[in-house]
Amino acid sequence: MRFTSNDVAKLAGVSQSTVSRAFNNDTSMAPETREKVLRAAQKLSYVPNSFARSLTTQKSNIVAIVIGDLKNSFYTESLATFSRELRQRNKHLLLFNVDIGSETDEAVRQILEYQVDGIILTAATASMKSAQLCFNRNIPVVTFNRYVPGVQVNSVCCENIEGGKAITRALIDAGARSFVVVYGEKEATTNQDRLTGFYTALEQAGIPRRNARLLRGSYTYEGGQKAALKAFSNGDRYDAVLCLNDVMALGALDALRYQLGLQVPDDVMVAGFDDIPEASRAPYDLTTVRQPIGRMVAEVMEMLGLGTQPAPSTALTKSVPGVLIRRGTTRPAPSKV
Amino acid sequence: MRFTSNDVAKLAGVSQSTVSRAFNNDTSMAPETREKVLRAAQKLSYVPNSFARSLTTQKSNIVAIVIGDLKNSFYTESLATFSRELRQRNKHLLLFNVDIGSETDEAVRQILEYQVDGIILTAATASMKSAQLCFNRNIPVVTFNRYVPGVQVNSVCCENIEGGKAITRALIDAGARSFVVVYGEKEATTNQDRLTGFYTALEQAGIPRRNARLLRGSYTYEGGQKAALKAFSNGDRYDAVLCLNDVMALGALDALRYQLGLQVPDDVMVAGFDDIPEASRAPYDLTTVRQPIGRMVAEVMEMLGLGTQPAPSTALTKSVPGVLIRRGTTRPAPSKV
DNA sequence: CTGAAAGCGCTTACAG
DNA sequence: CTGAAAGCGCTTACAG
Repeated sequence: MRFTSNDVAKLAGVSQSTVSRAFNNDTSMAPETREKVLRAAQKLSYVPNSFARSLTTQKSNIVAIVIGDLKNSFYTESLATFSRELRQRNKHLLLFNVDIGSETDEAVRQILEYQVDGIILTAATASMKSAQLCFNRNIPVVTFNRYVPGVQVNSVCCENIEGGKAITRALIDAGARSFVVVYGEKEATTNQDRLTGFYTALEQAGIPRRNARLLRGSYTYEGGQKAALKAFSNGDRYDAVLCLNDVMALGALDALRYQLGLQVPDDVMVAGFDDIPEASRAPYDLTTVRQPIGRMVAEVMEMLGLGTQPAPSTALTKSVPGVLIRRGTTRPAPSKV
Repeated sequence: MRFTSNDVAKLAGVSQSTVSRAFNNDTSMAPETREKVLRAAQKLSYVPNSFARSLTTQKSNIVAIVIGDLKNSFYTESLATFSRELRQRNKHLLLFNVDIGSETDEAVRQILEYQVDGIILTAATASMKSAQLCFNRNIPVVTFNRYVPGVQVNSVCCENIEGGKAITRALIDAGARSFVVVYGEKEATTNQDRLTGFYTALEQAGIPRRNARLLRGSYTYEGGQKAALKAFSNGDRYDAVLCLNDVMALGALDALRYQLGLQVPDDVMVAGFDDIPEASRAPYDLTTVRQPIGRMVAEVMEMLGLGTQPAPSTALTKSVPGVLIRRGTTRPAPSKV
């Protein structure tokens, strides 16, 4: 029912090694022999067994990716990009979609059973000891859109501090003096850095920290929605709502407009972070910071040794700059005198 | 750097077979021996090599999924659901995100190199001869949200004809007599069936087919947008725009409202198909047909032999009913006398 | 309850 | 240019 290289060898009248060579583009081979082998293989619908190959070659051509939230377009877009880049390099993609932190560790344990060529971690703030474990085994690991303080692991991020500063400055320039900041998870480095940027911009503008109210949005649409409702529904007003990612900003925007009846940007301005596809659509037209997924993914490929250079021997942290995108949810800054 | 069961055996002072048994929950084993082995394994951070295991056991615990459009929440939600269900069954997920039809065949060829326990095809209308090939090799294949006429392959779909009828009737009940239908791809069975439902409902209501204008939307947001613009921008008017999936309906809605300045549902009604998360959000509030992803995925699991029953021996086609969801983009039907 | 040994299907030096 | 053979790291009858 399923044929092996031995069957092909028999049919073609050659040795099994020759069949193997024919399928591995061995150059030192008579073209006629290869032809003969391939014809026989064709006849049997023979496909090489990748497990056997991986067992001998000690490599799998598999890259594993651990991803958290598939409801966030930032991650699905990243996933699509990873998939495309890996395919171009003839690597296969083993996907682990995990919910909570503890599942990440279990996922990594399972990944270790495959001789993967690399691991991309883009989920969970949780225990990264398993990431360290991979690193110790010389399996290239990259955390994407997050890093782990104190752990020697490759990571690729956007310049989140700078991005946080830039988006905050845009709000301040447009006149905002009081803020709601909807954050995702306190422990996420990305979250912390964007918040640092926010506070830095505040300070530089001489705005006291107490002018900012922090609310948790859990990185979800519903979280952003609830946070906005909580902040505004008792009659309190703020000049701007800064959400630390776009998905939460969509939720906040919808809540402010449709549940609270506020005008954006006239009554309140809103900004996000990521520039997911929804952000640029007419109903949202959200001011945000674009994370350059293409460049970030390219950096990951480099760190996995799948780029133009060999894999770096020591753990690296790479930040690529984000781009401020001004749209309709913030008022234009008054032209300076 | 990476230890094998032999290393563990040596350290624990047992045979390699015993190490294997300890990791496979062999019952006929002295608990103390197992303890000893596991301690040794722990010390070496030993993880079994799944390629070697798969080679001997002749099964991989891998299910491959070929997916087309990760920009469509219907598919990302399905993917998340598949991932969860497979994880519960200790199966791993090999992901192939393909763009065009021809890539599906290449993906399937690559999948065959893994002794996968099953293949889920949810991309491309293109040549399914490779699907047939898998089927011939006794690898369970299921096409999800599509079927292939004339080919003996398992498939799970929504009742698309019924769904198309239901959504059309809702539009007709609300007063629609002239239609724009934005379809995805002519060749997609799902598309054809929904269209059949549409025409059937039209006929039953005595509305001539020429009252419907068909435009292609390629299953994308931008496609829906362009189709709506094309239909309405020259001053032509229709009572309703039926998009054969939600993503196109979002694009059409945004175009009608923000680019053409039309009121929905007063000037024109809009309906979709799928009930993706965006459909129920305030800016859209889209009337649609819900595809019950949970049930559909459960059916796929059954067909892969990962459910409660053994895998069916003959190719099956299963349709689960959709649910009409009336929301704000259609006018309420006048109460019947 | 445990060990010795065969075998899964490949790749790759090593000869020739 | 091709073949014989070892070996990758497991599982699993088969003995004992």
